[in-house]
Parts: sequence; C-alpha cells; structure tokens
Amino acid sequence: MGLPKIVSLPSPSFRNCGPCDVCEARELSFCSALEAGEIHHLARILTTITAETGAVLYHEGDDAKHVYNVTAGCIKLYKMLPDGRLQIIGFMFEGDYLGMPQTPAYRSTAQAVDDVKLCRFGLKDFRALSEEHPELGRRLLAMARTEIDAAGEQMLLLGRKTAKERLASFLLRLSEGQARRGRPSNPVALPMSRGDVADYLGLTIETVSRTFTSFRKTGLIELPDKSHAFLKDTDGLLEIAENE
Amino acid sequence: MGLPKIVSLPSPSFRNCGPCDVCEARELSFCSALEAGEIHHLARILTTITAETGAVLYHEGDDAKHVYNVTAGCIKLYKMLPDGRLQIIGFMFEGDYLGMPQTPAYRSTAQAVDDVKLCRFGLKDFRALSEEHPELGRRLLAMARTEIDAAGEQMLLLGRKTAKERLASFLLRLSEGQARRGRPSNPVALPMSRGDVADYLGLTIETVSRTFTSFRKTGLIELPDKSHAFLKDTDGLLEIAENE
DNA sequence: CGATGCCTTGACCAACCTCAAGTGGCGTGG
DNA sequence: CCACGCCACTTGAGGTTGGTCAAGGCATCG
Repeated sequence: MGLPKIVSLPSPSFRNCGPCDVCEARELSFCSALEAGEIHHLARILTTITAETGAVLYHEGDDAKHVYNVTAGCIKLYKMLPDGRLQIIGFMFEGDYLGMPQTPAYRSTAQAVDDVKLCRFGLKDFRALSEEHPELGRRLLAMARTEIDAAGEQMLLLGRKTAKERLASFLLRLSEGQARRGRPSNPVALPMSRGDVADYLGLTIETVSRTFTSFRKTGLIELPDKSHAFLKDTDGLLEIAENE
Repeated sequence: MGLPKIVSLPSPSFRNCGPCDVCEARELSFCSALEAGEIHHLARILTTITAETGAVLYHEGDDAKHVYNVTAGCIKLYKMLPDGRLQIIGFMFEGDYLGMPQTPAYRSTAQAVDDVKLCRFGLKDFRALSEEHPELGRRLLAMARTEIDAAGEQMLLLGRKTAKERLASFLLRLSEGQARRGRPSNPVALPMSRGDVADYLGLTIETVSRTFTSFRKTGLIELPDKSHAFLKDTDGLLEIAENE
C-alpha cells in the first residue's frame, strides 16, 4: 500500500460561498437539497481538495472524520481481505458522496482512480448541518436508498451472473450513469484499469480482458482506446446482461 | 411462482396503541425512535399481519405500497434473472424493516422463510410520519447506513471469498445477529433451507451441503438438526471467514 | 407404507483462475 | 530520432474450484 496520500489542499481559506455557486456537480449531489440562499451554510464548512491518481483519501478502519462529495473524476471504494484479495464496492463519480459509515470507522478504503476534485466536510459539522436542514437529511436518506438498490443489483451480479453478463451489465451501467450526468451515453469512459474492473466484477484481469476482446470480436463494442468503449449494440449487451 | 400469497390479516381493526406497548421487537426497530408518548402515531397507521412459510409479501417490480417491520420470524429478499437464477439480497429478522426502495417499484421479492409476524404501514402514511418526526427519519438513515455497510461486506463475500469462507462468514453473522437481538449466540438457528443459503451465498445447494459436512467433520460445528448449527470452534470459523 | 421433499454424496465437467509469455503504447535518455 | 524499459493489457495453455447431473438417505405425511 505504498501509495501517495492526499496530495494537495488547494483552498485552505474558507472562500465564502465560493465554489458552490459555479459547481457543476451541485445539482447531482445532496447540495441541491439546500436553497440558493442556504448554500453558504455548506460553503462555510467545506474545503475543496484534489487528489491525484492513486491518492488514498482514507483507509478501511480509519476513524471517520470527513465526508466527501465528488465533483470531478472517479474514486474507487474497496475492501480487502488479509491475504490481499480485494473487492471494489463501488466507483464514485461526480455528484456521489462517500465517507459516511454507520460505524465510527470507515468501512472501506477510498482511492482516486484518476485525478479527482472533491468537497470535504468535517463529519461533525456535516451531521450538525443535516440536523438543522431536514431537506438535507431527506436527500441523504433518498441517496442511501438508491445506494441500497444498487447494492442489491451488484449482489445479483456477483452471486449469479457469468463473466460476460457481468461486463455487459457494467458497461450499460456506466453508460447510463453518463446519461444521468448529462453526458453522452456513448462512448463509455473507463477511467479505471482492467484490474479495477476485475476487482469490481469479482473476476480476474485476464477474464475481463478476454471478455472485452470477445465483445469486440462479436461486434458488440469498439475499443477506440483502452479507456473508452463504444457500445455498438446496446440491445445485444442488454440481452446478455439481463438474460432476456 | 405458484406460491401462497399473504395469508391472514388478523387485525383489521386499528387497535389503538395496541401491540406496540408489548412489542418485543420495538427496541430493535425504528419504532424506538418515537417516545413512549408518541408511539400511538405509529400504532394508528399500522396493521399487524402474519405470513406463513412461503407467503410472498410483494414481488420485485410491484408498486411499492407498504413498508413492513418484521416482529418475528424470517423474511428473504431476492432478485431473479429471467432464466430463474436467483440471488437472495438479505434475510430480514425481527427488528428489520423492508419495502422502501428509492424507486416507485419494489426492487426485490419478499417471501416468508418461516411463519412471520409483521407490522405493515402504508408507504404514504409512513413517509408523512417520518417527515413529522425527525428522529424517525434520522433512525431510518442510520439503519440505511448499516444496511449499506452490510451490503459491502456481502459484495466482498460474493466477489472474492471461497465457499468455505462464505459459509463461515454466514454462520458467524447469524450468530452475531442472535446476540444483538438478546438471544444466545449459539446454537445458530437456520430457519432457511440449504437452497436459500446457497442462493444467499452465491453457491449451489450441493456445495453448501458439502461445506456443512466438511465443517462438521473437521469439528468446527455440530448439526443437531438441519435447522440448527452449533458453533464449536468460533475462532476456527473466524480464521476461515476472515482469512486471518 | 408409498410418496414427497429436502438434504447428502458421488462422479464428472466447465467456467474461470493461474501461470507464463507476448504485445503495444509511452516516457526517458542517449 | 530511436532504443530501451516499463507498465498495462492481451493471449495462450493448463489447472482447480465449484457447478452439473444423478443416485441414494431420511424424515414427514397422507
């Protein structure tokens, strides 16, 4: 785990109401639970930070001190077994938040997949704020439910789907995520390595690679470069993913 | 899916403040978020129901109309692929609640594993109540977070653990759940069939059966009957489960 | 007692993993 | 500008875990 820790804390000063006004992720995240006139409550307790590829925000087991809101880039959350086997619990993109376990300690490690921008909140401050603003609490509950729904989907994938079904589901989900964020649904950006994909889908690098190749050879996708997949036959992928 | 639907609705009348006073599950569930003097708010919108083994409370895709609070027995939540492959998302015991997806439709099917008692709430009523009582909302958020933490654990299990590790983890979790509910942590009750265990752990019946046998033969557990496991060597199971 | 359902056990099989070698892009340095 | 090394990915060959298929035990229930 000799990887770089957090790299830069570019705004040590509390820029009043600064970045929130122009934040592109605002509508996607819990921030939109606060009215325009209230957004300064958030800005007051927030620090914007950046983390470069590989930077670890926190480790599983660390005292949970901060909540993070991703505004750009991609973070992976993972758990590891003592012998090094690793499972990625989720990829977090712009608008997603992380770092609120129910326990006092973080339940997974958060590491930057590419260069990432985040808002960081002190956990206490953030809790206090969400007590004061019921709409924020409601929004957090709604987001938690979405996360639980997604977790069930992932359990089905990990417990019962074949390698091809897993990768097809994954690509479609990423595509849908892009659409939800107002980006084109194609091509799909793959900021994470093949190894990350494997650790997310419960497979090995080799199986992921072979499955990509198989999809390419059967005309389901194109791979203009290693970090993009163009979905040529979404229906075909859907058939594979959902076994229709 | 020719299984029995809900079977009896024993209290069609709204017994004022009736069962909550004596409910054994109350402290375990979100109900305890309400003060003794407020509990009648819950009682007013609740119907107590029972479901016998195999009864389906709702199907994946149904309109979400009710929230349920388990007060006795065990419910399984599962998702199914079109070809019949099935993944159990969770077993819900006394104090657990189910039926609050983020979407308008249920995201999994809820079926009684054994004879079950539940409180049923109209979703609208329940939402309204949790708006009025911030403490209830907070409690729901806390429970959702616990669920998310557990889901991560299950993803690690399904994605990366071997059959033995899965079963060991499962038995220890059940034991811990019993302790948390104020019951003895041993022997572990297994109200669900081997098939259910398999569908929860992402395995087949045969593998689950073989693994039980292997644990029995190596002295890790005893199996006084098919629905109980006595953990003889918790440390040994822990070593297997967590790869320590 | 036979039928049924659930579980166990055995023999074989295949999807995916492991191990190993090869490819290709990219940055560095000569 | 090219040679080199590095790293991520791909591809291939063979092995293993857990799945599949099939038979047999053992309760429960009519």
